[in-house]
Amino acid sequence: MASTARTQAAADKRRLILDAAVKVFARQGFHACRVSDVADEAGVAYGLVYHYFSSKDEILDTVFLERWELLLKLIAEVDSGDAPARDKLRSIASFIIDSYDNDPDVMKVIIVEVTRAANSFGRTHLPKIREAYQLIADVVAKAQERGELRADVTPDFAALAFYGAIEQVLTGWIFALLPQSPEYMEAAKEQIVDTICDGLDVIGLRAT
Amino acid sequence: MASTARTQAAADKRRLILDAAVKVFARQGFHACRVSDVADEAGVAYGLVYHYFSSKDEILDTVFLERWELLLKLIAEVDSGDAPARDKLRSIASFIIDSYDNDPDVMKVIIVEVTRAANSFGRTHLPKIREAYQLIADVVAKAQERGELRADVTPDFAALAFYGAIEQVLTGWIFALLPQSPEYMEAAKEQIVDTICDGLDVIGLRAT
Amino acid sequence: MASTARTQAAADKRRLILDAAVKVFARQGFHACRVSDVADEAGVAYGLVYHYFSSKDEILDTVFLERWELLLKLIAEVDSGDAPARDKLRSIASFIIDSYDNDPDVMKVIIVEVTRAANSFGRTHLPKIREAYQLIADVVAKAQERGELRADVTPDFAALAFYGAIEQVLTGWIFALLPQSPEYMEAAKEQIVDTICDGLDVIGLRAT
Amino acid sequence: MASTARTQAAADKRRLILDAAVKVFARQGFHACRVSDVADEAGVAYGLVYHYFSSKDEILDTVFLERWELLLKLIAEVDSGDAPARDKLRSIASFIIDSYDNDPDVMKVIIVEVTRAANSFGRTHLPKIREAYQLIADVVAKAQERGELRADVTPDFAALAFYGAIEQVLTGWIFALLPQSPEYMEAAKEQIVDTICDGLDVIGLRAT
DNA sequence: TATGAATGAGTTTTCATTCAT
DNA sequence: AATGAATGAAAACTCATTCAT
Repeated sequence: MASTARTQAAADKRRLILDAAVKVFARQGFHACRVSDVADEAGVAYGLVYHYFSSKDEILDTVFLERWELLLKLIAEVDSGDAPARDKLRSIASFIIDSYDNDPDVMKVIIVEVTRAANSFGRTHLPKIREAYQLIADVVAKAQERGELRADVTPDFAALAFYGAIEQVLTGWIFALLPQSPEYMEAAKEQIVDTICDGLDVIGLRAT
Repeated sequence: MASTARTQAAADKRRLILDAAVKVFARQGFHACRVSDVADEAGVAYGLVYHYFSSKDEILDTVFLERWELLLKLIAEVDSGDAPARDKLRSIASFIIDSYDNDPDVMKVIIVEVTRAANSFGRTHLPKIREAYQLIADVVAKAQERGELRADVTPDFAALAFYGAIEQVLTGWIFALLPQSPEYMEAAKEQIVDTICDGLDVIGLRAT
Repeated sequence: MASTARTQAAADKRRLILDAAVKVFARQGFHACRVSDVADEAGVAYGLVYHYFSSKDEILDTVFLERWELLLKLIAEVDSGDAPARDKLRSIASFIIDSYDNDPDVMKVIIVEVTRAANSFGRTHLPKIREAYQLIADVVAKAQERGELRADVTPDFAALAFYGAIEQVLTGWIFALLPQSPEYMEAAKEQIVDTICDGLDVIGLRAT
Repeated sequence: MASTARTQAAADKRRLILDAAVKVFARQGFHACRVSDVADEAGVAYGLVYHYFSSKDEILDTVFLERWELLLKLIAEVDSGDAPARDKLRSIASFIIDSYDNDPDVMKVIIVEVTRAANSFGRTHLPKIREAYQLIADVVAKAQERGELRADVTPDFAALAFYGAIEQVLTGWIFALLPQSPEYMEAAKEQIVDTICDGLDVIGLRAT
């Protein structure tokens, strides 16, 4: 009991630091902030940060991996289902956009400091990032086999374009280049899927 | 004459440093390299770098702005023409992809260290980056007015998706996630325009 | 009884930590190890170390003083006896070398971290170290008075040379500069006494 | 010319820092002083120390090696000569004691922070230290072959005892355990050689 | 123009020690 | 007695930038 309580308290403190780090990383950027900023935000001494994490890098690694694993799991689940490709892609886009909606800071940190930081954490976590692309490519490949999607675009390319579109929209929100009303965010899910699946061309519309 | 020659020599030296900086920034990343690395690559003393540039930041600013102005000019020219939207977008995609083909390092630096570095140079140059989005949005808006493109996607969103797709493909090459053969690079231009205009959906194909 | 038992248990724990400290100090060096390394070696939480010792320094102080008192006592006893100077010196050398033989780690720690650490613990314990020199000098002085040893070397110098030779041999073993077989270690006792008393010179031999 | 002058100035500054480091290391001990203490003593900015040395450790390495190479050279020269063993050993003892006389700080640093620091620099420089022992052992071995010195003590042991005696005397001075008058220092050279060669025993005297 | 010596602010990390439980 | 979470002082090292030559 005591041990459990202690363990729980420790886990809570770790989470407290992690949450503070996300806030600070999102606000100031990973490089522009000091470990003491994170500690201050969490209201603890900065030595405690090193009690729970071995380095500043490890904090960001943890933030990224924790959330990215959820994403990978979600995509894998979606992929294994029988839904039409559009629905599958919409589920993935929804998950990511809802993640941003619920906790914009985490997604901002992940995108800005990891998946788009090609010379630092992006390189470190490239294998994990690649996994996501691969899983999305699987969704596309299966749909192509079933004749649901055009087969003249490689699944790899399609996955890149699809995930890229999502990340781009999130970036648009992060930079306030796009409106962030709940309606717009909801519509964006559909628009991304539409853009990727149907394109902008009126010919696509005409065909319907 | 002597003055012109001297000026020319100075310009050459400046260019020498700029080119060296691009190489080093691309190889090591802006933050991971030192001013002396740039000087070494250029074969000059690092004090000289400060004769031509006021700071390390200014070197990257220069690299970015020089090339970005060309891009803005190209898009503006394309926009002012009468070509069909697809051709206009293809011209823009071609210009960027050819830029990468001719000098991958510059584009890598611009994308990785500026346009995707939301917490550092991306923030500084946001207005300039926005200009490009705006110009592309103009292309889309005009095409929508003329009925060439679906009107149910906002021009802003379309511009974001289009430029995002291009950047994503370049990132794919930078990370070796996509093949970089001349044929693939050529095909990519078309595929980006297709994906954005027609989408992946077979309905689009059927309609043709 | 209960109190005694408790006291005994406490003394045992203290000894456990002390022994662990000796091992760790010998292996990693005093400065290169952390208090937690000592605790780990002892199999206790590092907070407990502070229950028995007021500081990391005090652990080393204790290790040193415990053993050094034994040495001082031994030398005083030897000094108070009537044996010939050679026998007295041999007893002292034997005691130290046997100490090393029985527990090399303690002697290594004492020599490396205290008696030869002129800028840290050597300075702190200089008075205690001096006592040993003084007692040895007494042995020499008495022997000189009785005509057993040459009087043209000051007792202080002789004591320094004698103890220095012993420490040097121990250092030779610690660094594996000298062989450590039981025979060699036994012979070393005699050789130290011989070297100091008779010297290397063949004239000394001739005289025998 | 300009280049030579600049090089010379740089060498002077480096020497300035080196001399300051010796002073500070001798006064406070290597571990107890900060790099800024060295810079302050030299009257230069903190960063300049790192312009000339890659680390605090490298400063001490340089101090040690510079002087130790002189010692090795001297012993090698002495060894190659034809003088009697006593004269050779006296030359070596003289060189070291004169070194201390001329610049006590350097020798203090070398002995306290390197040759007797078994767990840090002593370990790093063990090969170099061993070289000195080996060269002295050569002197002894040759003398034993020529019948000048007793052959029942191994050259290795004799070298250890001889160098150990010198270091012990220097330590005696460093700690003010022995008088440091010029006469005493001069006499010490002879006494060390005497003690090692003739020993303390009166039998040795009688034999003369 | 060109050099590289000189400056010093800034940050991560370590770890002895304290203390609540 | 025992635990280990919490604290924060301390110090090495980096590197952009300045400046004398």
